[in-house]
Amino acid sequence: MIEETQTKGERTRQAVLDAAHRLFIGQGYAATSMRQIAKKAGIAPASIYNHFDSKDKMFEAILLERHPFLQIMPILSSTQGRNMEEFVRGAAHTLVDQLGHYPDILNLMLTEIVEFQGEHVSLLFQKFIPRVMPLIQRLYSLDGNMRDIPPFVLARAFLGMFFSYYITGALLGQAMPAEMQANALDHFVDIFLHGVLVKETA
Amino acid sequence: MIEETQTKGERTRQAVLDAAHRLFIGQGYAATSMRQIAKKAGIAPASIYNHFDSKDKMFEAILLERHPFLQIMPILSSTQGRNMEEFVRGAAHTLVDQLGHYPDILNLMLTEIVEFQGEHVSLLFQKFIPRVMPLIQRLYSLDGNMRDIPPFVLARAFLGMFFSYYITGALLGQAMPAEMQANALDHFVDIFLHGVLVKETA
DNA sequence: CCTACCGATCGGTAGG
DNA sequence: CCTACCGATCGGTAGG
Repeated sequence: MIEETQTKGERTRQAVLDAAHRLFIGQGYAATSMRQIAKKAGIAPASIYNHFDSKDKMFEAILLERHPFLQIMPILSSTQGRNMEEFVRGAAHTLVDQLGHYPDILNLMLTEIVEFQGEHVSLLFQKFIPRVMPLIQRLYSLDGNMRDIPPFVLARAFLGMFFSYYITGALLGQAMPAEMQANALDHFVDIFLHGVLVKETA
Repeated sequence: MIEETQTKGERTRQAVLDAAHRLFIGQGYAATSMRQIAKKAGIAPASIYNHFDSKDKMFEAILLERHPFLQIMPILSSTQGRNMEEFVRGAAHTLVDQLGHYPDILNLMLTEIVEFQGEHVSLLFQKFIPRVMPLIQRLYSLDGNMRDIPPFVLARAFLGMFFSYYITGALLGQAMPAEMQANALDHFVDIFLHGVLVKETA
């Protein structure tokens, strides 16, 4: 036992959050019942309501405390790299190594888009923007003979590269053996880098 | 009335498919009830089972007959363009103009990934691969001083550019007014083109 | 944090 | 293609 500062109530809350988080990722929001969550968390279904007002509020709490951005951003922050190429290559591989090749990581985000029509987006935006801004600034100020691309667009394209890698991977990964999977990330990174940097040698 | 070749049963089937399609896109699979679908289609709930064995089979039929790829691919096929740049710019704008700026188009695909864990992916792959192959070949054989990128990776990156545009748009679109939205597609296309082509002038 | 339970709604069937 | 209905399960509450 390392940390004992959590109250019992807080530990139970986290157990519920853990259970619900995994179930939402695995099968979506509507298909997950309070009874499934309770069983996985090891308590009675009614006890969940001591910690969350409703299923909806619980989902909102999970978004705010477990959104994939909260895993992605610390990794990006700790990525070394003296110039754009080093940073992007390092970030891409560290992200994929630590988050895994399967797109489950994005599922919570995708569920919010499809099952809630993105209704929490502005809430999340407000919460995350202060943490994202320094990263955008850092990305933009890296050396590398960058073409004339606005900082926000650059950040969006960088993020988009991961999303597209994961989602096309989900679409193809189960249907293809390896010919397209192998080194796909490296190719995506190459295309992004060539797309963003001014070519040094013709 | 243009076409009268459809039987009444077929027309009802299509009405059910239309209703379910729109509901699944708008709120996902599990959150959509057979009663909602029946009401929107104008028939009794039980009557749906004259056309589909189960809710699951109905979703499968919608995937096979209404998957976003079936809208995307004809647009790509009819896009003119003598070289890579013309083709990609034309394809990007025609797609977005005809499909709209909002990512609803991808929702059926995203629902399948999240709520069905991509279990229909290989089925869809089998059905679509014969139509996709010519497009990959065409894309790859376009003029444009292309860098050394395998055809499959090129096609995947091209597709990924749209996905990332739509999904990052869904994430940002509701929270931002215009500063990042304006010309975002053009920037994405530029990055892709620079990323894929050999630079002509330093 | 539990047992017991609520009304509502679910996917699907019987039978015509 | 409908009416009528099935058992099961849903999110949530009462009361302790």
